Amino acid sequence: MTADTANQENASRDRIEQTILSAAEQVFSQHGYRGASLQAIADQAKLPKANILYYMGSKQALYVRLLNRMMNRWNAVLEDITEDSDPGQVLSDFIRTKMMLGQRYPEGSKLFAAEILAGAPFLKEYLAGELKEWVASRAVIIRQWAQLGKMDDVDPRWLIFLIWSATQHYTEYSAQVTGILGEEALSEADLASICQFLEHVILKGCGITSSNATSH
Amino acid sequence: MTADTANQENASRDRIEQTILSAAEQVFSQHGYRGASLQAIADQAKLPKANILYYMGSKQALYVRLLNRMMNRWNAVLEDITEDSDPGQVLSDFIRTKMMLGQRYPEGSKLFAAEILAGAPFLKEYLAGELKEWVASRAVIIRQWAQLGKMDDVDPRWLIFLIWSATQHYTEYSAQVTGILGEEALSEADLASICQFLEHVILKGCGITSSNATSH
DNA sequence: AACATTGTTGACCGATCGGTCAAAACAATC
DNA sequence: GATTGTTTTGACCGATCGGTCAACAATGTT
Repeated sequence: MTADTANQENASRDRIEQTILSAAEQVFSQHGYRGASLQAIADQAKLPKANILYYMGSKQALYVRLLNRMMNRWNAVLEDITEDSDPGQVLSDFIRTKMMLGQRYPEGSKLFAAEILAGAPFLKEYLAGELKEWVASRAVIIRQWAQLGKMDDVDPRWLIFLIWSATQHYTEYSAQVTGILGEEALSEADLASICQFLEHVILKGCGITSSNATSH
Repeated sequence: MTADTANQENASRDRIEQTILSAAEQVFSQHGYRGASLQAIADQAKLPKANILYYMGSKQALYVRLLNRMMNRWNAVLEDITEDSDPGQVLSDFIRTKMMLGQRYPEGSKLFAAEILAGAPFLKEYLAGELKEWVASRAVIIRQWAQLGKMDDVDPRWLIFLIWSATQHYTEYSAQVTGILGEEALSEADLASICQFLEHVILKGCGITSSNATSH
């Protein structure tokens, strides 16, 4: 096997795996782990069921792989902030980035939501470990901002949860949102309007005077 | 059959039905419609599977009945407001009531969330009908408040969605929240703190000067 | 006591579940 | 062209799915 053919084969394998992962993400996100069937995933991927198992090993392995892929996409948010950062700028970015991630990976976001709804059987460790530390470390910095008079002295944990929930709502509850708005899907104008609203309310609500809010 | 025995029989029937509904709510809320099995519900209710079907007819009928029961619990919120109402008082009540409902009916709330995640196959009509009209009518009044200078001119729809998402988060994502906080469940102190935070940020963020915020 | 109604439940149905396997198809090396 | 390794896939496995049914208790009603 030459390096060339090896690359070709790996590329082919990757393409098929991506097809399967994409199909599985759709099915799992709609019906959760228990409610999803390998047959439904196979139909979505337009492959025989046995082929799914050949590439992914088992239903559980496929599911865990999807969860990990989604977790990796969420890194690098609020990562490089310090007590010197501008809260308005940082929170503004946070809101826009979270909103963008939800729109970019709607199925992945719903998959995560379904996992949490089920009691997070596969993510308990991650939540109580990595993510807990991440929140705690961000909270320390936000508290420093408050002590420096940059913003109101609100509980940073509730603030983080607020931004998470407010942004995720538009992907995970998209069926409700579009039903109420009477639209097929959220338009670009809607999204811009929502971002602006959330920035306005949350920044102002935290006592942050946005000096240069529109500097993107 | 005397009126007395009729009552007794109906009471017995009701007790069993409530047992089944409660068990089903737990199972459906964790695993969604597809992922829930009648056997799991029967085990939870400590009844033979055939008995579940005797009382409920079918899996779908049981599920729809649970959804309707949950919808009814959500009525009477923001129902009797006018342009003369005090936005601070109304939104404050809205936040507290929503938060309380989520804590009172956690399984029902998760059931609703799972239904929306699946694309709202059983609630599409309700969302695009009743609920859409409800939101639209509330939006009119909130816009009037803004025109009267009682609050900032924010999009009422986004405001309603914000309060929905922020409050529901603590029941539907309870696995994530408790995992991050490192607690078994949210304490009363946590809940009070969260309510206070949400009131502070949302009211202030909407430009509402809470004159008499603590008059409950 | 005889009868009718309602409640209970194990046994069973065809369909589908996640997963295995072997035979065939395919590709690469000698 | 024989050999070796990798994909592909229909057939199949025991278990479980939602749902039916008949036999049987329990409970009025007369």
